Amino acid sequence: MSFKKVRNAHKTENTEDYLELISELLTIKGEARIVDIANRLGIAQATANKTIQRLQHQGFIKREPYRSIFLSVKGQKIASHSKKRHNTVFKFLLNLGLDEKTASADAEGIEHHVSDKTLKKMNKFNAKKNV
Amino acid sequence: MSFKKVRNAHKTENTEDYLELISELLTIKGEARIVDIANRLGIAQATANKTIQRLQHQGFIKREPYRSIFLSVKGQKIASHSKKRHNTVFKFLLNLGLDEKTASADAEGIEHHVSDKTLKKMNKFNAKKNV
DNA sequence: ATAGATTTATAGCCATAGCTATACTATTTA
DNA sequence: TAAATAGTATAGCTATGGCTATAAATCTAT
Repeated sequence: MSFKKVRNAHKTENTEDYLELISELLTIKGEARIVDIANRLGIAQATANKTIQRLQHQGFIKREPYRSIFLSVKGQKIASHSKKRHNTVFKFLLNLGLDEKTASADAEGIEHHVSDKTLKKMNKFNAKKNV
Repeated sequence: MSFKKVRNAHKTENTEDYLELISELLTIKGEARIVDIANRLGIAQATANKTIQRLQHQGFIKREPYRSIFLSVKGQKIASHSKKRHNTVFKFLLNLGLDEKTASADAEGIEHHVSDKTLKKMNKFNAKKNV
């Protein structure tokens, strides 16, 4: 049943979004704070904090109380993989003829459900279109 | 924030899967029973029952205790829309060059995150490829 | 018609993700 | 430096979706 795969994807989806975002904040700002994460995700700060706690317990991130959040090696791997995948899907949608806004919005949802095989096909398509 | 859209999609995702499946069971078997739904989705019967209760309260389905499940008009609309969308995404992935199995599995996850604009582009692509 | 099998419903548990309200810590600024 | 502001943590609530175990209803077949 492919439904199981989808459910499984959902579990990791939120994790991937957080890790990708933290990585981005670390790059841009040098630190990743709860407030920024909450703002960027459009959720309450308490919710972000709770999820960050889970990610910490699961070994994806490192942090000291009241300090910036950092990625563990494990977390970094996932973040960079997610980032690549996101880029592929985003470019693919652009190459399909969509505007940036739509491509960006749809990529956000689609990226977590794209298998490696499909990702390869998207990359091929992108290569042809040469973007 | 597009993340909000994604979260919103998640809420309706499970609903759409159920309604689409019920519609399919009604067509094929003439009735949709909890056991069949649970089997097809790969979940416990009690879980299926609970979700069906929610769908009932939300007015998507109709049923009498211990009897088959039927779709309300509201439910039928969603089911048929979902079915169409699913087909488009599935065909699109086939046209991209993927095998049936992968196309089917990925479509299951992707379909819920495809906007109308993207759906149109996929349909165009399908029309060109003529499948 | 009733016993046994199947199906459906319910109870009670867990995890996740969302919220508000409030408490606590750190930083900034007057 | 002390007060105000900003940021973080915690408590307690909701809803969803997953599970197992068990009870209740329906079907089936003897």
